[in-house]
Amino acid sequence: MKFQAPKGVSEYFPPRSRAFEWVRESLIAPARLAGYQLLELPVFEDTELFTRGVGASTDVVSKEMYTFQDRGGRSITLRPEGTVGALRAVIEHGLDRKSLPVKIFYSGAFFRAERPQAGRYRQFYSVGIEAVGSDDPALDAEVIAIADNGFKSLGLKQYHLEITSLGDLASRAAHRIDLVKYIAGLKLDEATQARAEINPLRLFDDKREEIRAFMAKAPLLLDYLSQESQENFAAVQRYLTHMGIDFQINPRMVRGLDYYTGTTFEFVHDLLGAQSGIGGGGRYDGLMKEIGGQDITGIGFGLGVDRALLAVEAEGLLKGDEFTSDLFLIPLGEDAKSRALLLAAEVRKFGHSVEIAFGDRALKGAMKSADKSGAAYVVVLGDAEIASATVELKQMSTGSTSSVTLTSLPQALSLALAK
RNA sequence: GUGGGCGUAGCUCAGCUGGUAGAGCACUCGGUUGUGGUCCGAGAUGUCGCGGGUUCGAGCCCCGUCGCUCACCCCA
Repeated sequence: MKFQAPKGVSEYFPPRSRAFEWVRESLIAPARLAGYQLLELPVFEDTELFTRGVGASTDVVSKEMYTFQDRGGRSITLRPEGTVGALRAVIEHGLDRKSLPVKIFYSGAFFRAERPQAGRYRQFYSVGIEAVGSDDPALDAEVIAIADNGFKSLGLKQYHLEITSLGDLASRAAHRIDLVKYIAGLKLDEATQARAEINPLRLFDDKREEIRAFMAKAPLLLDYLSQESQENFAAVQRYLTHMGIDFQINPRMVRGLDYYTGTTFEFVHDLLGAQSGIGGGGRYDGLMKEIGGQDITGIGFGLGVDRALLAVEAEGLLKGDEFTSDLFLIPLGEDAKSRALLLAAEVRKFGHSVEIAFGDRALKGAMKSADKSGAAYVVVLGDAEIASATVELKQMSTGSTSSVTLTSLPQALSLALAK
């Protein structure tokens, strides 16, 4: 029996796992610098949390959730997104009873039972932030800036930011009436018809030419925004411009989660395939209340770590980021091997990475491993070295060596590496 | 859930109109005694995704099945 990973999961192993780590940390760093703090969350929650929070009519909830019964007969679901679980924790632990806004970030795996494809996985990784308890449009702008900083810090260039406003409840209700009226004039197949009934905005996202052409003249939600929503959206744009963040307004942008209101945004990469969204988010006015909390608003985003890595690779930003050790120790003989274990520990105390040649291989073979490991320096430890308490510190790139006493090896390595 | 493409050594792939498998890279060992990268030599490695069928004979043909992949849908 040959085991395989479950269908559609993303896995990272050396050497690419190193790039994955780097991408994830880079996306989180700007949030830390802006005062967001870690919220470590469970990957599964009460199923009802998602059906209520994300919305039962969404595709995510209606057909993409990993749901199962636990041993107590409770219905459990692997989290398909991060916001709802984060807010649940905020409410449950009373984080919103302190000074507002609550600012938290999270990172981890999410699950959706979709058909996998390039950039779309059944288990994927996201980092996200949520700021709860303030409706200041400057906060909207800062949240967007944090996401943008993350992408920029990776060196990404070929992406763009799309924003829109979904307005408040009254704005959306007024628009929906006219949009439904307009759509009634189009003959739709059954599936599309059903989709339109659940959320007519979805048609804006249809990729079929005839539907796109038809929707090009459909009434836009942006034209129905209330005075307050308009002013709010204008302010967000002003702040973004002020910070030098490029964006384009996409009045046809559609998000798949029901809870979004007001400012909504998406980062789209130009070199990825069909799954080009590398991050997105928005404001959610009614969500806290919907899942049992105070009636306060919040805003957040989720950034796709898997997709950001694909984007980084597509832009060719990963050259020469291989893992290498500082020192490779080659013991010759049993006595040397025991000493090498201690010596390695000594050198590691100085913060240097040290590998040991295992397996009693011939020196030549061990040197080859040292070479392949990419180690900067090599030390051979044999009877002669032990007797004299002196080793040759060899720099692999040049082949040059220098004599170093065993006791001063850590310091000598520090000096050599600092050059 | 729907459609297209593909499944041969660890990786990338070749295998002509059917005659039971190969290359490159990687890997291991060696090229005189304890110093790598080049070069040379030797070696190990595959139920040719799986199951049926046609055939004297199938990696090559047919059917089924599983898997991977890309796209639709949807989204990170």
